[in-house]
Amino acid sequence: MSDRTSIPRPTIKRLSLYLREIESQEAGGAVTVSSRTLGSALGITDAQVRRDLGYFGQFGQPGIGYSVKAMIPRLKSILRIDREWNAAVVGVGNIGRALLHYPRFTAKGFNIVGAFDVEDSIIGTTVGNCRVARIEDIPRLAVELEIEFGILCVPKQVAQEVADLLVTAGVRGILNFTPQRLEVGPAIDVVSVDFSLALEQLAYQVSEEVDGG
Amino acid sequence: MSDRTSIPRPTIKRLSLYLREIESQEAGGAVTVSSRTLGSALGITDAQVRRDLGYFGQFGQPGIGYSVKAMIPRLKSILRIDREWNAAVVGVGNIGRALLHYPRFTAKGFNIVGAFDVEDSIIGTTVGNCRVARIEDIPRLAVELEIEFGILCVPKQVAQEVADLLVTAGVRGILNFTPQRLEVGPAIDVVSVDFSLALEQLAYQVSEEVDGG
DNA sequence: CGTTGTGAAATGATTCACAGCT
DNA sequence: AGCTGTGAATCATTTCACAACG
Repeated sequence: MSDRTSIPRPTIKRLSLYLREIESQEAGGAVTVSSRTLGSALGITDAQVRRDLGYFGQFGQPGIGYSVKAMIPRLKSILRIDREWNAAVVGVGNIGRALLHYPRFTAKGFNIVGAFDVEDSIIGTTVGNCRVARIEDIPRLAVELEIEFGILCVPKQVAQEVADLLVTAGVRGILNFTPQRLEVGPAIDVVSVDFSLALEQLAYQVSEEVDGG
Repeated sequence: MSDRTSIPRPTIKRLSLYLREIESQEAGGAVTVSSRTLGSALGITDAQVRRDLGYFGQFGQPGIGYSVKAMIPRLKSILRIDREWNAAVVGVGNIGRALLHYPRFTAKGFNIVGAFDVEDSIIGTTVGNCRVARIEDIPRLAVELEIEFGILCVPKQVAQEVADLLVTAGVRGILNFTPQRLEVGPAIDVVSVDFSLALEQLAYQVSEEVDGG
């Protein structure tokens, strides 16, 4: 069944992309996809696609390709998105507010079940589907609402402190939109999204070709 | 001077983090930093830090470390952020709006000089520092405002089309907040920020440790 | 034919380990 | 003693190349 070798991190990222692309092909009426078509839609070699899928057993039929209908649930199961996850947004500033309205989260099975802030003027208001609660209520509501992920959108200065609160409240993962590196225990996972970093990468890449790095 | 070997992509990412950390240490009064202190602040080995910096020549003093004062401009120069860059937000929905208010961009020398949308109800309003213009005005205003980057926050369905417009208008890079893979010419760079992908990675990582992926 | 699955080779990135400088 | 800079070794990831299958 599943191998003992560990899965490369980049493979997991691509798996999400494969799922997305296959779903889009399904909408277009495709019944099978080949590693070639999948790869070229994503700018990846066919060998890479086969290798990635190969980590999880046999999916395809030689001469035919991969069955769209079989692949979708299989990929969802691998990625653990064959279920719903509950998340809460912490920090209802510009970014938190945007995420509370981001339709793609719910569409993918990530339910935003809570919102938290410290500002009295914001607490009690409704943003998206959520009534904003006090940050101090995280411990109580995390249990009550079964919050599994915290989506951290607070100012950098308090990021670690609020992360600690989330960890104590029992969340299993943090999606970190702050530029602060978070120290959390080994049982907690953090994935960071860093806007400034992304822009800086772009500035570097753009310059690279011009003046030949 | 600069080597002939090409720089690993991950190194460039870390360089941004080094700069950030050194600036924060400078604010705390530090005069030198060692690869050890820099690394441990970022969860990186000291050897990794030295290797990364080594790609760009000699920075440090054996026995002492790296001079904070010398490093900051040096890193900025490598990353090409020793100048300002002009960018425009395209798509003033939830995310575009949040980015138009994101203070960290301007603080880092990325000036948001334009905003574009298709909605009549939004066009002409002011968001952040920008008056929202029509998307059709991109070609004209891109030149006039010297827009170098497009920050793409439109719906996935029109992402490629709007990206084409930006490319034609002469931007050099696109920061892509849509989940659409963009096909652009070889002279244009794209860096993507994908919220759903990040959440999916988190779901996988969180599950991994529990049921021993 | 076209396509998968996978050893083996190649490439890329990180860590080790230590000479040499302060 | 403390620290950098860097060959050499290790580890990780991708690509090659082809047997086996539909």
